[in-house]
Amino acid sequence: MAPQAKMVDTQAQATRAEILHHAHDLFAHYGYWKTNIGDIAERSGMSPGNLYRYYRNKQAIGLASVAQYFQQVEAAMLATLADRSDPAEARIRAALRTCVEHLVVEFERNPKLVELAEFLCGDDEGLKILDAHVAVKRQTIAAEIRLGIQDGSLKACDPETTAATILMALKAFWTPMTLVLWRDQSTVLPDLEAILDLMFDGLRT
Amino acid sequence: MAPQAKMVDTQAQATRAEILHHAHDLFAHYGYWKTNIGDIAERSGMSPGNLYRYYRNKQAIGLASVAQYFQQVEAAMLATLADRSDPAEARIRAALRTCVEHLVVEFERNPKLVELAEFLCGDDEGLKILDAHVAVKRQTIAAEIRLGIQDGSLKACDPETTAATILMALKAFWTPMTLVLWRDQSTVLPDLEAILDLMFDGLRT
DNA sequence: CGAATGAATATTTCAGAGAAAATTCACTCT
DNA sequence: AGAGTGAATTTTCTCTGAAATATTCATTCG
Repeated sequence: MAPQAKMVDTQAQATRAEILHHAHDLFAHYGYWKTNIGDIAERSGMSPGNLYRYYRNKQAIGLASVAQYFQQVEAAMLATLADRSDPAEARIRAALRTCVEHLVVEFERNPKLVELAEFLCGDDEGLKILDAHVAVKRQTIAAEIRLGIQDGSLKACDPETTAATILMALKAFWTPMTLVLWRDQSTVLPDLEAILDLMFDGLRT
Repeated sequence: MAPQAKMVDTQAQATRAEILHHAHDLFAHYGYWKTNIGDIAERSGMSPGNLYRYYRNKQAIGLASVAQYFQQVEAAMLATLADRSDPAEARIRAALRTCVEHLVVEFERNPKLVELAEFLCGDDEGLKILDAHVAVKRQTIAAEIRLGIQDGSLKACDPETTAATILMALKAFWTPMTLVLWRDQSTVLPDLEAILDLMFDGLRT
């Protein structure tokens, strides 16, 4: 019974993933609003009604699409941090650079994804997912700061608070609305570096 | 002829100011979109048509209203900086605090002004005005950094670039769209201080 | 002649009907 | 029973003409 239930679950998981994959393609191509359930169903080789056995509604698909992206970014951050040979500062900077790079590349590749970001910010549940993602980033950075403090390369401070402050100063880099307004995409990464320089160096003599 | 022309100008200026004053009241009260030319004209004691002798169109009135607010903020910054008895760091921090305080207070007092901000960001000319305002802030802060470098309290750096970087890190504090999303208005100022602490102190030992 | 008006014109918004999409559900098939 | 369907139902968009608003302009007024 257990293995059978597991198999069924696995099959359902696969179908969910399949749907999500096609949905993401469509969102990236046509934008969230122009993509309709019928299209997603067709691409996934099923009827619209059947989609609802796998996702509560269209909104849920949109949120799952974003959540999947966030997971990828989180994974990329962790991968960046895996190499402990660099000092804490370099690792933290690399991790933040990875996040921003991901976002910039993604938006450059398919500008229609901005719609997905707008949808996310205009949705209560979406904001919760966003908060959760930021929380993960904060904890990840905090852990690195803790290591830096331990090895003496970073000042004593509350790692969680400091991580939150760093992320706040970089808010403009992951708020899609402001990111879109960035004059010239090519200056995004240098600008990020400038802020990081300032935060690590300090202004005072 | 010259004095007469001057008097005419002065009269026109006064009328313009009068219109702007009423328009700003209405924008704050009813929001930019709900306020109509007829209302502004009535309050200003003239016909709608006559308004166009003083402002090109409604957009121009909206922009003038924002420009006036920016001027006030710039003046408040300069006033804050006038007292040279404090060290450079304290003066810079006070000036930035002044800007953010102004914005927060203004938005708390009349939330409808958010519409004016949205209008500003959705308008080409509006973005230019915004850019100009940021440029003034940058120059103002840069001048103070220069003083700090001279008196030895701040590190040697390019003042203009550094000022630009500081403003970029604080972007979330003057982008109305993000400011509105701030969970709890009461944390805005402490959050600002945290970022400033980080930028002045530095993270590294 | 400059200030001002209000009717004339152009543009924008808005309600409501029809169309399209989202969601549900009774049902089939395996 | 669980996967799936497609027609039925509900909700959301879209389009269109009417109403409201913005803007212009011929004309009046002092």
